[in-house]
Amino acid sequence: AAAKPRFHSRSYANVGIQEICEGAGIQKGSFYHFFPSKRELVMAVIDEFADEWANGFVAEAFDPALPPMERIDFLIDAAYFWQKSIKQIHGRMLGCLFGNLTLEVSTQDDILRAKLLAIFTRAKARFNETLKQATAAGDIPALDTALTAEAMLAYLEGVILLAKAQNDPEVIYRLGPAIKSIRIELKTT
Amino acid sequence: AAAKPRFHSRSYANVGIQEICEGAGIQKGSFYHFFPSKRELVMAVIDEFADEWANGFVAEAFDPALPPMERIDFLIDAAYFWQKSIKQIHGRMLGCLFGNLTLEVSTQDDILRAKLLAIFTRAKARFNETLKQATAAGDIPALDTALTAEAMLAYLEGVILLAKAQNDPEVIYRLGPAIKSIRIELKTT
DNA sequence: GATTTTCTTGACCGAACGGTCATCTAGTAG
DNA sequence: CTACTAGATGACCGTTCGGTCAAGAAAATC
Repeated sequence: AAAKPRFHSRSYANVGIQEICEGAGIQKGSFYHFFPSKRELVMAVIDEFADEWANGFVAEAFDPALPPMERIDFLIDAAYFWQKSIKQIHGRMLGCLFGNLTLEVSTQDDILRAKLLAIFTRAKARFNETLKQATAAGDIPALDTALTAEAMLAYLEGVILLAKAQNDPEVIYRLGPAIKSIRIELKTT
Repeated sequence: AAAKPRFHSRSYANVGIQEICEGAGIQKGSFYHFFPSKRELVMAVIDEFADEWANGFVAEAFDPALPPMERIDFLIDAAYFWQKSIKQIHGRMLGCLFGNLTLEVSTQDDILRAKLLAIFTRAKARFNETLKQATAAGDIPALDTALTAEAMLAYLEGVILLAKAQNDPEVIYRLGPAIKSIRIELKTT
């Protein structure tokens, strides 16, 4: 719990075990009784974050009761309001923990990279499911749902990146809705 | 020159002055004769990188002789081949230095954040210029060129992020071309 | 040739890094 | 009451961090 906001608001390398232990009111020796390494800690943080997310507003956004494409609107909205509230509290836009960590560590640690990739793969699957239902219902013309899902995820991460560069969640508000314009056509063989 | 590939392939925090000096065959004292701080070094690296980029294949891609929308195809292609060649040499996809640094440092250093934001702003301007010409020529229906340009840049960064997560430049090849499907309509007031 | 400025050197600073370990405490099981 | 174990402690490991500095070497200026 002490590590989570620190990794989210700064970076993997910039947060030390010492500081986390101080934040938790714990001795370093105690920490290493439960976690074999810093890497295991950040993995646990990733898991916690992913669960929180999945059971939080992501679960709300991907509500099967909603029309498929509205779920995507809902998700963008949720991302926007979330980042906005973080900024109000923290003074800064922190962006996406998974995206942050991916760009920082994925050239240096394949195990962490695999962990983060798994998160993205799950997210992609949710987009894909939604797109499949949208095409099945005839809400949108047929397209390559798997690729479009991945493209939408990429766009979301990119929008959050640009918003972080400007320290301004309004970027998400402005650019986010265009996620629905992204289309990758079915490959005609 | 010694710092550039290191910051690109790892991260700001993970590369030390010591190591850079060793790579350059230089004493640390000499380094600090020319650079007042690590931050100034990375700023210089950012500038160098940006110049290289702007005068390299970005200049080629945004060739005014090409039809506007083809320039965007060209840029995606260039990004793909560049990352692919980096992977062949280095064994890893390194992604975009600016994106990497943005997510790592922009919550911790507003000066660096401003520097990186300026790079993105320039890139956005090139997209915008291209879109303006495309709409003027009637190649694509009218749209909000400024916002769409920003969205396209976001998408490009997002695609590179996902490609890095998979350590696979083919992601850029698969998802990249969809950049042209992104549209943000003009606000009807 | 002398002086001044630019650059280089290598030792050094305190602080922080990730991680270890012997020792002690507290709880639990028999 | 004893034995075992899970947990907590705080000192400690070697290494690296960004950055400093007095002294010397090399270039450029006069």
